[in-house]
Amino acid sequence: MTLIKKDIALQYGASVVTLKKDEILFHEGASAHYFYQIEDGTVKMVTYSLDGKEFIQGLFYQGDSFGEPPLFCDFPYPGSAIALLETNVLRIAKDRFFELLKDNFDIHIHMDRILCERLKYKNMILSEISFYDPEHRIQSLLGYLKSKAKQPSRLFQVPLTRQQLADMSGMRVETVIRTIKRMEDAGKLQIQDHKILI
Amino acid sequence: MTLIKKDIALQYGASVVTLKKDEILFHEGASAHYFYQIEDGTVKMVTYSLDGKEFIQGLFYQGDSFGEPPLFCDFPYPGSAIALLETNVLRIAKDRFFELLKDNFDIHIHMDRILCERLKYKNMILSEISFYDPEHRIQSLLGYLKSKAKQPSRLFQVPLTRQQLADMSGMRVETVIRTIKRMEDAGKLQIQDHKILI
DNA sequence: GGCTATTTATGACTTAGGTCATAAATGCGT
DNA sequence: ACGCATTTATGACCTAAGTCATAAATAGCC
Repeated sequence: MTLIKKDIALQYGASVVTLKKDEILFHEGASAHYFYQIEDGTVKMVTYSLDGKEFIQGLFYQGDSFGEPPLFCDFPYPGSAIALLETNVLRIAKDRFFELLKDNFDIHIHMDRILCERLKYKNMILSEISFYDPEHRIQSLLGYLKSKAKQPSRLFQVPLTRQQLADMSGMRVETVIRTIKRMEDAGKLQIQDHKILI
Repeated sequence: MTLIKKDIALQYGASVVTLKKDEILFHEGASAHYFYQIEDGTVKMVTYSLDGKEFIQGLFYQGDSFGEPPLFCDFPYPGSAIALLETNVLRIAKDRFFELLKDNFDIHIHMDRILCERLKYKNMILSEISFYDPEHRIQSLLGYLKSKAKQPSRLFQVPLTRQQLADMSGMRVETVIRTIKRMEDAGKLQIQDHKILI
């Protein structure tokens, strides 16, 4: 569910920013001035290695907020936010956002819930990466993605490329491709014209 | 700095629990009923793999709170909390803790800061594990540990075993031992009777 | 102070997954 | 409909780090 309803956001001076596909909203290392929430579209938060490899710290969809940590702490953005497609984000200036939290205990608690869900996700990925082989990692990641979908019971079509799955789970594309193939052979998932169904 | 001062905690019905060395405060999978903050001692939050390997999700020292996420969300503890030595923790019942947050906006914001620092730490570890080799990972982890120390400028003696460093960074003990040896040879750190100085 | 458990240390061996190269299939833009 | 970029796919090879074994040094405990 959406953290901040649009009418409330507007009371605190929110404005809408439109991002083109692949447009960067903020860079790793920049300092934070706004709270962001997605109206429609998709945003990825990524970090890059020294030699240009990408790690996807999170994917954010309609209604999701992101990039809050540097608002609370005095550190720069630990990752860059990039739109995966044309995306509209609601943005609220940092100080107005704090006012809003002060005035709305329920929203404040809801935001804590979001931060805590994110911590849980990272705990999961960390455990997976340090304990398990590619198949187990992919199984867990796909399971997580499916559980977040609106219809987790139905057959779920994974809306991510193998490269993105690799960048979320600390593996190389080739490994993801090969592993998913093997999982299909073993009947653990289906592939329909290259789309993963689970 | 301590999140909740003891007198305030007591106003909200806090009590002190004493843990013996190696005692388990709560198990992975259990449901959460209390907020915890360390009076003195050390607690590790760990997850275990199916074959018994350990991953240290976090280490908590005097003044640190831990185990909040399941209070906000409806999921069980994603890890177990275990005392590394005799430890006293302050505990506050879940509903009283929420009252406390509602009455104290500054504490509430401070807790957000703590959650966000924790997210940043996990982002760091995730990037390290998926991008870099053992030496880089250890360098970053030791750098982080040093930066958290009261005296980050002085020569810092790492208060962790190589096994613990391995369990925090997704490597095997032997790899950590060998890497640290090589780093000593290269002058990147010192070892004095097996203690790591940086 | 002596005994046991833990931690540090090192060598030999194995292997899973990364790297590199190459290509087919698909999708997107005009 | 055509062309270029991206994504999926597959094979060959390589190497870093895991595994296993063994032991010395240290710390914790009656």
